[in-house]
Amino acid sequence: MIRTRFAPSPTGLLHIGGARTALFNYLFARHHGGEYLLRIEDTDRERSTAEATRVILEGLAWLGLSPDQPPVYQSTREARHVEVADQLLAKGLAYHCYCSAEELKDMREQATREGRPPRYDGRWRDRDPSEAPPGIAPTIRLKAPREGETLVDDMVQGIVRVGNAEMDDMIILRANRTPTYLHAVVVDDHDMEITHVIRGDDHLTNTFRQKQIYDALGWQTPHFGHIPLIHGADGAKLSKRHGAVSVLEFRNQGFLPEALCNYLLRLGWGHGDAEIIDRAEAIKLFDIDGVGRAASRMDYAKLTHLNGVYLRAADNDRLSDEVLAHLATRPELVISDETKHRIATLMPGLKERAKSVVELANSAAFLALPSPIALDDKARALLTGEAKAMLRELAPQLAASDFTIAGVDAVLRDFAESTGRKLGQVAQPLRAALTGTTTSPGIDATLAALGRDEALRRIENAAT
RNA sequence: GUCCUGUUCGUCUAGAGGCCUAGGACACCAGCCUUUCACGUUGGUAACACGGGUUCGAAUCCCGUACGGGACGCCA
Repeated sequence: MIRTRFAPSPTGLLHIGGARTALFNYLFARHHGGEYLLRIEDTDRERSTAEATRVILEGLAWLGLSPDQPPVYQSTREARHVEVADQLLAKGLAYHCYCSAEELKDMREQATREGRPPRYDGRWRDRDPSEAPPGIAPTIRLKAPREGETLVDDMVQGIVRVGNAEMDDMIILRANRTPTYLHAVVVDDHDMEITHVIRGDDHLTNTFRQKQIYDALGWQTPHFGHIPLIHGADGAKLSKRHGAVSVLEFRNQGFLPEALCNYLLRLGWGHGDAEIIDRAEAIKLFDIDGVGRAASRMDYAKLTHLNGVYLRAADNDRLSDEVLAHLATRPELVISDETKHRIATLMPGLKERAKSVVELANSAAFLALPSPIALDDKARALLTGEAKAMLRELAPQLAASDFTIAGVDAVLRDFAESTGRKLGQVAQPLRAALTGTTTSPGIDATLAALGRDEALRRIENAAT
């Protein structure tokens, strides 16, 4: 059975690149009928925070990418990591290194100064343990092969190889007996029976080193797939200055999780001309061979477009709830059962013209405004003396309507025809009076949603 | 610096030697629709990084150049 995992470190936020990695792991597992797991890589106790872990879990849940099993916390597996490192030591495949951090730093600096690659020179590799200086806690380093080459057959990058002379003996256990990332990952992926490791290609060179650990242990390596990174709109590596780094920030900005997933899916992966791909379709179509090798840029315009597509297709009640949550934060609005009803009634028309939940909430806000409502500049310009006179003439006729969409529409058309006006000449001043703006859903639906009493009140306020 | 790696419209991509006078999507421009704004629809601008090969034929294969990206921690 195929098993994949997403393995973020809780030292920052769940950003968009991580979200896509999770998505690809999820889809790959689902497509092949396998399992998708989560491992929190919290071996760096200094920087790992409970808050970051919470954000990761919440972000994944929001995206619909929660793992099939409870998450594995890497920190709880430390005894096992130490055990494996000691095994390697006992077999002579690893050794104690007594270099201090300063010594290593000097070594690197000198190498860089002399134009050589900064690497550990292996000075403790073959020394006798009796030469160990007293009182110094050693690290454990892997005794890596010095000749030949290490080869990785990557599902995305193809066969990649590097000479073993390019790699130094990596530390697998720190002086304080905690495992390093490279070591812990190998042990955990093995123990969790991960068959396919899909991760960002910033890990590609790590893979060679991990391969050396697998080989030393005599373990079979999983299949690797290194997907290209996502860059900001400016082409540079994604960082905090690119704004919405956390996926939860996208939620705050009014993006729908299914839209974000669809967008992320198409970033670095394609399947013919397919663009609108929901979760079920994605599971059906996704496979690792459709993943490209070049880094891609974040494009908010396209994300926004996709969001509009999903917004229009979204359930009205769900959107009404989302809108209410946004409007609740605005003190000038009155949220009553009446306004909730208005929002629910107008939602079909509202969602037709919004591209984000925030935009949707803004366009629905007029429904929760207490009369008299304020008019924006364009609306005020529309309400000329003539327009006001027209509204006064129209009001009694509207009052007599049943205030259904069809009923209101009929009144408006009759009125326009009998007074020799075009529908637009009637609708626009009316819209200004009702909404305080110049845009809204169809004027008939707007009237019907507001209801007779409130509609007439707003018309009267605007016409006098 | 060393190693790994990438390069098709502004952006995301389709393209696995002839189907390519390079397709789709977003964005942009123009028209249509219209009760405003959206939606929709019609059309348009716009790309194979460059140079050499291989081949009857190359966006597709090979080599080089240029420009990017990533990695080189007792971080993950």
